[in-house]
Amino acid sequence: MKHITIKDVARKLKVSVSTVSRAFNDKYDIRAETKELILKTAKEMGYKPNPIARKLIQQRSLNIGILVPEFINSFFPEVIIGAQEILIEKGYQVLIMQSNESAEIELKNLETMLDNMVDGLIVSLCSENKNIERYKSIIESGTPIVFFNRVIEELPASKVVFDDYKWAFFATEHLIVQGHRDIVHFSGPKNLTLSKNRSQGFDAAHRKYKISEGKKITCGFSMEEGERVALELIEKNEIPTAIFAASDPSAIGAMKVFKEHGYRIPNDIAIVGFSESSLAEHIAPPLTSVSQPTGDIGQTAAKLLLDQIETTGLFIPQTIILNGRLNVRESSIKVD
Amino acid sequence: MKHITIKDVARKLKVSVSTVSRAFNDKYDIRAETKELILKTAKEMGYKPNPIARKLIQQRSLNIGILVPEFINSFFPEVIIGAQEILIEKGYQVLIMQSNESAEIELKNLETMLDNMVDGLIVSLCSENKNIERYKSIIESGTPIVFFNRVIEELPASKVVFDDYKWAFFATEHLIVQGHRDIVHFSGPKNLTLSKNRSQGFDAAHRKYKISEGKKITCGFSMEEGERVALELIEKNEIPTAIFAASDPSAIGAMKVFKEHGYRIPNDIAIVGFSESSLAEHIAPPLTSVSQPTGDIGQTAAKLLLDQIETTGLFIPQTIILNGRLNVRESSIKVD
DNA sequence: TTGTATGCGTTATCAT
DNA sequence: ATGATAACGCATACAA
Repeated sequence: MKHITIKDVARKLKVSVSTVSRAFNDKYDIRAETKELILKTAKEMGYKPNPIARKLIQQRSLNIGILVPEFINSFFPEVIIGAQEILIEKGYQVLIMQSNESAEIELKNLETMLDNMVDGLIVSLCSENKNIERYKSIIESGTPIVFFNRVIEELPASKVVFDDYKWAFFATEHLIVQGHRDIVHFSGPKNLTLSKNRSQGFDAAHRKYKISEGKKITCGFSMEEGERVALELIEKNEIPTAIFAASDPSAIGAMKVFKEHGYRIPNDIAIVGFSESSLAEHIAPPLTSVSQPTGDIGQTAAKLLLDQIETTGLFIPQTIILNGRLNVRESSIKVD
Repeated sequence: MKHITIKDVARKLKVSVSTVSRAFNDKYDIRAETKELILKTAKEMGYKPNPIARKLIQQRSLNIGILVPEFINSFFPEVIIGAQEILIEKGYQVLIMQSNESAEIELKNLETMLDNMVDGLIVSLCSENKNIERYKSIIESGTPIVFFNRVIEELPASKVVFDDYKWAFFATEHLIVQGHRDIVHFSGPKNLTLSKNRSQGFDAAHRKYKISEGKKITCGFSMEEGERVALELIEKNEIPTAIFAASDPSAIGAMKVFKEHGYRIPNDIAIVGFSESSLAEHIAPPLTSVSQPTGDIGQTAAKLLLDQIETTGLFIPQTIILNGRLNVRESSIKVD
C-alpha cells in the first residue's frame, strides 16, 4: 500500500510535477482551472503533500515543541493549554514532551524536537538543570526558544517568569501578620532561579518586620518531598508555628504528615503553599496559596516565540514578568 | 549558519558520502579504522545525521505519538509516564498531543503525528468521538495503533481497557451495602464505551440486590459538569442519598456544591467517584473511588504497540482488560 | 501559464 | 572496502 505522491497525480493528469506542486502552494502563477482540477483529482486520489519532504526542502515544519519537567500537577498542563490556544490559531501544531525531572531525558527530548525540525521551542527546565551548554548552542544556532517559569538567567533568550520574589514576600508577610514568628520555608530545588527568588522574598518579609531570619529547608516540589521534610521536623521535634512551602504539593504532603501526627492545621501549624495546584481549594483544610496566571504564562510565551520566529533581523530577547494573587484560605487563618 | 551535512564531512576527509553514511550505519562493510576516523572528525565538526532526510528515505522515525483528550487531571499523564518508561527503554521518543476534548483538534493532532512519520500511535479518544472513519483508514493503511481507556469497540486495533463494568458494579454495590436505596449515577459522555459499561455495572448491582433501577444523569468528566448536575438536583429538590459519579472530578464538583448548600457528606449524601485522581485522598472528606492501574495501562499499551511494530506478518489485534481497586474512604461511610 | 532541472540530506544499489 | 549514482517527495529558479 504505497503512498500516493505528487508524481502519481502529475502522471494521471498529464502535467508536470511542478504544476501540481504549484497548485498546492498558491504563491505561484497557475491557471485557476488547472489548479482546481489538480486539487480535485488529488483529493480523489487521496494525495497529500508529504510534510517530511516539505520540511527537508523548506526547513520549517509549523510545529512548535513544548518541553516540561513534569505534568502530573496541573500547572504545566494549564500553561501548555494557554500556549496551544495562541499557536493553533496561527496554524501551528504543538508537540509536547516531558522529562520526569530528568536532565538526561530532557536532553533527549530536546534533540528529538530539533530532529523533527520544530520551528521553535517553549521550555521549562527540569530541576536538575544540567543542559545549559546545549541550550546555549541551540540559541546561537538561531533556533527560536522561549523559557518560562523555570529559567536560567544567563541564557540570552526570551523568558516568561513569575514575580516569585514579590509573591513569596506577600505569602510570608501574610503569615507574619497572622502573628507567626517561627516560620519555616520549604525552599525549592537549589539550582533553580525561582527557588532563590522565593527564598529571598521570604527573607525580605522577615527583614521588613524586623524578625530574626526564618529557617529554610531545601525540599523538592513533590508531595513525597513535603512528607519527608515534615517527618524530619517531627523527628527532631522542631515544630514551627507556620510553614511557607515553595510548592503546593510539598505543602500538601507536609499537611498530610502533620495531620497524621495529630497536629491541627492551622491552629498548631499554619501552612501556605505556592503555585495553586487545583488541589488547593479542595483539600482539608483548604490551602492558602499563591496562584500563578498559568494560561497567561502560556499565551505570553507563545506570542513571544511567534514574534521571534517572524522576526527576520536581529532579535532582542525580552523577559516578561507576570503577576499573581494570594488566595487566602483556612490553612493559614487561625480559627477559634 | 548552515547545518553541517554528510557532504561536508566527506569533502573534509576526501572520502565519498557513502563511506561517511556507512560509518553511521553499521550494517555495511567498512574498515574499522576509517569508520573510527570518520566518526571522530564528524563529531569534531559537529555533524549529526539529519533525521528528516533519514525519515524520508527510511520511512521510520523511532518516534511514537500519544494522543490524549486532556491532561489536567493526573490520569492521562500517569498513563503516558507508564508508556514512556517502556518506549524510551527501547530507543523510542514519545511525542504527546492533547485535544482539549475537541474532535477537530484531535484530528489535526492525528494528522500532525502522521506527518511526523511516527512509527506508531497510542490513542485515547476525546469524548466527541467523531473521527472513526479516519482511524479506520489509518488502521487499514497499516499504521500500528493501540487505543486505551476511551476506545471504540468496532475498530480493528489493539486496546487496553479497564473493566469498567465490574468496578462500577463494585462501587455501586458498596453503596447499596451501606444501606442506600436511592442512588443517582452521574454517567459519562454518551458516545464512550466506558460510559455505557459503567452505567451497566451500576444497573447490574441494582438487579443483584433487587432494587428498582437507579436514576442516571449524563454528565461530563469535568468538575464543572459535576457542579452543574448537582445544582440541577438541588433546584429540582431531587436529592438522592448517594451518588456514584463516573469520574472523580465530577464527584468532587458535586461534593463542592452540596457542601456549599449545607448538605453533609457522607451523612446526607454519600459519594463515590471513579478513576482515582490524585485529589481523591486529599479532599474533605476523602473520596471513595475506583482506582485504575494507570502506569500499567501505559506500559501495556506501549508493549502492545511495540509488538505490532515489530510484527512483520499479519497482526492480530488484542484487547487487554486490566483490573483496579475500590478505595473506600469517608465520603461513602456514614459516621455517627 | 507551464515544464525542466536541480537540490534538500540521506540511504541503498550497483559498480569498482 | 570504497565510490558513483539513483532514489525518497517535494519546491523553486529558470527556461520556454
